[in-house]
Amino acid sequence: MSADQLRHVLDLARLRRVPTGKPVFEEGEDASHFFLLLDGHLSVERLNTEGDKVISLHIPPGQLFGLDRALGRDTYPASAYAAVECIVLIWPMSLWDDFSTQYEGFASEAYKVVDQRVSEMNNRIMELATQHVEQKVASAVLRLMEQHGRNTDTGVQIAFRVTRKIISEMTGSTLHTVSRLLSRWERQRILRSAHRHIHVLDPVRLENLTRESAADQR
Amino acid sequence: MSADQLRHVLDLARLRRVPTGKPVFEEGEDASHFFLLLDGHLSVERLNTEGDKVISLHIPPGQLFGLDRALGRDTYPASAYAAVECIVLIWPMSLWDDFSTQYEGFASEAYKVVDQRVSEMNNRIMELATQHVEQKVASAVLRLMEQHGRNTDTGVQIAFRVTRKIISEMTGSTLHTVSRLLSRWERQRILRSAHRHIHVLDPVRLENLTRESAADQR
DNA sequence: CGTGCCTTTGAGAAATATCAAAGCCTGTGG
DNA sequence: CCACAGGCTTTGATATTTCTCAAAGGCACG
Repeated sequence: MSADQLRHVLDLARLRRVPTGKPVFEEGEDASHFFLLLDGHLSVERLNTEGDKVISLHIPPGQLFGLDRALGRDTYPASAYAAVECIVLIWPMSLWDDFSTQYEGFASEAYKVVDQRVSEMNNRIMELATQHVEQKVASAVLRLMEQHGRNTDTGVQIAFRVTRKIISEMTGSTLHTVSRLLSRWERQRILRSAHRHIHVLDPVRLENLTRESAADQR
Repeated sequence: MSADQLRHVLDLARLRRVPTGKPVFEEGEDASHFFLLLDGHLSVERLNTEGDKVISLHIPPGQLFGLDRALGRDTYPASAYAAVECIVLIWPMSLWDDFSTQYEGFASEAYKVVDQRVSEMNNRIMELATQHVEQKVASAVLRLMEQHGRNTDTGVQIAFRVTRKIISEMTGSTLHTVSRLLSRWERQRILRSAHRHIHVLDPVRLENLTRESAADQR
């Protein structure tokens, strides 16, 4: 896209600040806009019929989201909450067709984002179906680290607050089990966790926990 | 689409018979074609790094599939096997763009299929994350019934052979547990299962099992 | 008409949830 | 600036679910 084209697209966007914990949109709402996350991190969540919250995925800055109309949906299938204070660009859905036809590559870029999300969902299904809780928790922490990590001199820190409860909602387990696992990993110097922040010290060992079925406990 | 257009599209397709158990395409292969399932039922499967098979979904007749290039993928992300003898229409991917531009609504129909699949994956993630094994198995049988059922005078029969192992691969459990559950449900006249076929007698009670956490056993 | 899956069922083991209680942060409001 | 309330965390004890191991019988297909 040329600089001119880009300016044109940006001129049509509205900018919005979303405070931590507030929704950008909620499940079931009319899918009237699509978005770009300029800064911050989003948590995408759904409620099942029992009312249990399940975290579908997290979105890192720089990504388009709320593209559901591109798949022919009228409403958002999940809610998006700000995991930290966020800055989002907002376009009305009516501009979607204009952008798609005017800018070569716009639609295909958007569909690539969709593909990424679909792939990630597929991976989660595999994990949820085949892994034990310990492995799922390790996978979840690793995914947060990869997608939302900031490098520090001692390891990688996840860029937003992550409670035991959040991890249990990502893995379909309980905060108690997660707490026990994290405590153990902290004792083993695989990670550090304080002030609701998680700091991965040894990604390789965490990666191993993703595979091993049962081994050196303690 | 007009009759003429339809004829044109069909003229460009190749017809193929796929015997039970054989693949239409396999995970990782070049996504060179897209397909329409004219008759039969497909099982879409993936292998995780450990080599465990996981059944992602089943495809009923009448649906487009192998649309991964529409999301910008070069390879198929999963394998599709014939659950019974299948008849498929095959088009080379190169025709995708022609069809999309020539036939208003072709692309949007295809994306609706993608959306359906994404929704189904989302539901499975919710189920896998929050439900107990009994509930997951009930959900799996119910989904097979809804998507692949044939009405009979006593209930609904699933249109292809379903072993305990297959259900365990759909739910991430073991064939032993599935066997115990199906035996119980058979005793309770919720379903019948013989010759590797499952016949649901009482969908309502099965639906209830989807929600209840623990109750009248035996 | 046998061989190889598929199924059933029991017994015991293991993983994880549930229940319970106490201490700790953190952010709030006085 | 301090005290407090509510959510977060840790940890133990116990309960429950589900898996694993084992063995036997059945059925289907070649």
